[in-house]
Amino acid sequence: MLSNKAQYAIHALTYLGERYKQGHVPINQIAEDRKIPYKFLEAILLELRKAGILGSRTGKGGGYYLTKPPEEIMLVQIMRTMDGPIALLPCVSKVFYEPCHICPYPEPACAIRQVFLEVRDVTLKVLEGKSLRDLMNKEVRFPTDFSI
Amino acid sequence: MLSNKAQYAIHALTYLGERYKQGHVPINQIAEDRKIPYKFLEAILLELRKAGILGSRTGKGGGYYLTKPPEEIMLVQIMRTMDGPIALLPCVSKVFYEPCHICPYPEPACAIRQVFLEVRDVTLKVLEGKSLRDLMNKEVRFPTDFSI
DNA sequence: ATAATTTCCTATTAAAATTATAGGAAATAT
DNA sequence: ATATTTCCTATAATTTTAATAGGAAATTAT
Repeated sequence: MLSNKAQYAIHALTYLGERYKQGHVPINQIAEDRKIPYKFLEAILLELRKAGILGSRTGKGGGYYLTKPPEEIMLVQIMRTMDGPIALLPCVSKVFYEPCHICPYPEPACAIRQVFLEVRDVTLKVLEGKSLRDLMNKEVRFPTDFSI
Repeated sequence: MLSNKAQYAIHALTYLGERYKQGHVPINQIAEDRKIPYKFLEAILLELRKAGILGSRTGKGGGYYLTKPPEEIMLVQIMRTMDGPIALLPCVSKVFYEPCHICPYPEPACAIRQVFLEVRDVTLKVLEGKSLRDLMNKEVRFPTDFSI
């Protein structure tokens, strides 16, 4: 299951997505509107910025914003940044590979590994096709967003 | 990621699968051969028995055994018994459904939910097709197993 | 019967991960 | 200067996971 952190991240990012190119959005506004604990959200947004998904500016009128349009921000990246591996076993992870400590079998011969490789493949196939835009509710439009 | 518990369960079950219809296997034998902490394994096997996957007998000559052939024991059931939901969000879980506490959107309209429903569907499609047999390494044969 | 073996069961402890909070430094705008 | 806002590190609280302890109950063998 996704952690709270990852779920909060998704909600904060859709919030910013709905305000894309409308300037900087301060943490407290997101926290209040989406009912996310302020300090926790602060830590989350910081991580998303370090991952290159968000930009920020300090000081009055400052806040966070998406560095790319929602179409170009991929769900897998959000998930990996927040929760780490997508795969169900370390030995089958693309980005966070590790040998399975517990497993007695040599990797290439391991039937368990084969099965979970297959699971990872279909999961990634879906996940890699999903962007922040796909996570945004369609009806939501904001006053200054005349682009559509 | 799978918990240690689920991984241990899989290894214990493949071990029992390799000895299917060869009588009762005591915990200590599995624990030693597969290097699983005895007491932890005990708790795991107990749960698997309560889930109907294993049968047991106490006393001398006792131990655990599969209640069904490996072909009929499904990976999803093992995973759900050990780790709970397959889905990445509670609102999208088949067996462990719960509304998402964090989410502000009404369920039917929620775009996030739609995406993770799709993820769950493809994951389950693969997982539901996998049995314990698929997790067992093909070469493994034991002396008394003349069936092949 | 008795002893040995093995699972059953509940409780508890230990460790790790997750979920948050605190407090002040640094940057920016007015 | 002052107010605002992010940055950053540390730490506290809570929950989950991982593992252990100890004895009861069942079964088998002698």
